[in-house]
Amino acid sequence: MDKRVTIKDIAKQAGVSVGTVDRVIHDRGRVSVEVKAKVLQVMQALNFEPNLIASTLAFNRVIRIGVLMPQFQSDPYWDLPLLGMRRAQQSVKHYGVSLLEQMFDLFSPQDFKSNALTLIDQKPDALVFPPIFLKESMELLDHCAEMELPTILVNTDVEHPQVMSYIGQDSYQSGVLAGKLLSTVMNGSGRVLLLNLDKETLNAKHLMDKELGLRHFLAQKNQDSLSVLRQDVEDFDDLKRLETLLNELLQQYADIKTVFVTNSRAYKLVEAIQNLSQAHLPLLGYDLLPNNLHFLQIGKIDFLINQNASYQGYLAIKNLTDYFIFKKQLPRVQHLPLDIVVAENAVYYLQREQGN
Amino acid sequence: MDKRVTIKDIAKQAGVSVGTVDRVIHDRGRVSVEVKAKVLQVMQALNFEPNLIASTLAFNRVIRIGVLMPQFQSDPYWDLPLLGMRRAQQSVKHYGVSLLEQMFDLFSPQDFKSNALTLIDQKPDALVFPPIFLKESMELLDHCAEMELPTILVNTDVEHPQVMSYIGQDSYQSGVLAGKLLSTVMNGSGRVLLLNLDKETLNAKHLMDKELGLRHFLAQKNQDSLSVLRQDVEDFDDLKRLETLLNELLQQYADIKTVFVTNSRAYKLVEAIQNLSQAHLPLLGYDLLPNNLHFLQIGKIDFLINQNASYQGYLAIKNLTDYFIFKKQLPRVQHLPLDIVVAENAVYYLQREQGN
DNA sequence: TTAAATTGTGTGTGCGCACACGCAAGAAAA
DNA sequence: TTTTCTTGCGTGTGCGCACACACAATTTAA
Repeated sequence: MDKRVTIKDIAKQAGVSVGTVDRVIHDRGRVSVEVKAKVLQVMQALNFEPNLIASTLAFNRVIRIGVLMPQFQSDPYWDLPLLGMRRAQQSVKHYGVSLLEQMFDLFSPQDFKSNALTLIDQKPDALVFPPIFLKESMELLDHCAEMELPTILVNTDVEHPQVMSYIGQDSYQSGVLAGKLLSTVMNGSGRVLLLNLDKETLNAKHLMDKELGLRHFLAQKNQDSLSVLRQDVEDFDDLKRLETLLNELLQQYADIKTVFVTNSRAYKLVEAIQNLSQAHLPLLGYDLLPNNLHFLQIGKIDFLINQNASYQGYLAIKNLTDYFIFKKQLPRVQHLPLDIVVAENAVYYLQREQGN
Repeated sequence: MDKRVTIKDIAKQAGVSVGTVDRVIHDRGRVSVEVKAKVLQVMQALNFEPNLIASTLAFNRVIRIGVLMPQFQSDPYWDLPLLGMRRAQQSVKHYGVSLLEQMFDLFSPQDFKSNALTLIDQKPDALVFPPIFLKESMELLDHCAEMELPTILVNTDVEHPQVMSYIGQDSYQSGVLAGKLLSTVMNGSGRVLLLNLDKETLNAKHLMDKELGLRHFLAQKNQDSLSVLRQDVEDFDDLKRLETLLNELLQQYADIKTVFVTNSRAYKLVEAIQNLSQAHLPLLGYDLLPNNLHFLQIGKIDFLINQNASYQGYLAIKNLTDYFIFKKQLPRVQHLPLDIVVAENAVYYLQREQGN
């Protein structure tokens, strides 16, 4: 009954040829104003919706998305977004979407920079990357602006006119949420030990934002009796030192009641204090890494906030497909849910991370 | 570089015509065994993947999905899956997917039955419905089996050979999760008041499962000091009665510390006890209805478990598209995440419910 | 032995759209 | 005035595949 309207129908109804209709649709000019108006009016009247299937088939264009990510399998967290992107690519490859993957050393701004250039040289149609190094990322974005390269950021947002869309969590709010969860197990008073297990913590805006969120929540909840102690640890791979450090802190500050690890490395802390004969210290961390999940299941970690790392990557590719194929406008910011993961609901999120 | 392989390439490489290749792909017969083997071998060698875009365009088939749902805008919860389905239909309509919507009275098995027949008579290609009425649903599934109508269930699962896929939550585990969340605010002892605000509670397997999950969790956590009091309320729209009932229960059982409303109607309880001068009673409910969200924000509800109602509908349609268009096999059970929603992370889930 | 059915293969058309090209008529340049 | 551009339109081809049809070479039935 409701047979779909085609450009042929439009053409017949408007008394012109399909070529003319086509020119109107794509605004290619070479159409008199009267005819153009007529065609547009008919399109309105018949409620024309182009057949995107036919359109992409005829368009027959390949879209190459440049992907600049930390070296695969060098850090368990950073594998997730890349895997998400690959999954997304699989599901939209028949639209002609392909990925140009370029990897850099997670701890080397120089390497980031040089790989960025290599990627740009291949002239992709769009770019996706996490702005891990602020200065180098801004330079890259400037470069993209010159080349009019649409860019999507994942994991961390940065203010730059060239950024078409940011996909990731709201770091500040995730700190707030951490405060909420930790305060439920603190019974009104005590100290939160906030651990930044990262290098260049000072440059990492999202870590700062989490701290801010935490502090604001606790302050608003209970001005005096809830406090935060922050400790940055760059050398997080040295478990011995981590253990010693924690021991010292716990002795020095007897009122430490909970620990907040601000990134995906909560499992490192658990590993470090395995044989610490301390009563259980409630622990909140991030992300569904295998190690984190293991410690969640056996009760060594109490909460994980899921940053949906793999879904971030998935969405980035999906969104670019929407943008190029379906001409959809993308929102400047897409905040993903802050999933509260406990032992009792972890399995479903894990499935989603892997399946989508 | 990696130009896609087409049936033309296969044909040339195998020394046959495209028609023959086509016959091999679709197993339409009329091909000698030798030629068939040759073609298959070439397809393997060239790693042929059919262009689904071209395929669906040429196939030019419409897929009509029958949707049997409770009357739109009669219950805030049941609008969600339908809205999800409509959103999904929008995003796959260019594959020729359309919905045949048929609505029934949420509280009338007869109406369910008659509308089911009306829908079946229109000969849809597939069917989606929530088996709210067990007996009538089984009959409907028998009917579907005769007509070889693939069927997807949402919201509640039912054992029947004709069910291709169930999309929804794991009710038992959601009860377990409720137990976990409530026990964190109970300090080791006390009673959970479990409220079934529904008609025909006895028939509703998912409500039973939630209770079971809750009881098992509490028993395993603390044999003696945590208990459950269950109360079924069919007349949940009478706020006065609800208030009286709750008053009585609280007087009778002084150790009631938390309340667990097993479906989306937690807001009714809050409305009923608005002016009850009782200290705050921690409350856990389900689903992101506007009223629930409001009470969550102002602290009258402590936790909501999101059953992803709208996403259930969305997935149902998406999955059927995958099944018909992309020939994907569907898993028998797709459990959606049990999202823990608190005031601090509600906004993201709400966005997703509306966006998707 | 001849007619009819079956098997194996190739050719052609269309799905709806994008885009290149052709061609007329008028406008601008020579 | 003749020559070149420009504007305004129509026609044709192809994207990759699905499917109907044509037709020869068999095989089976009459």
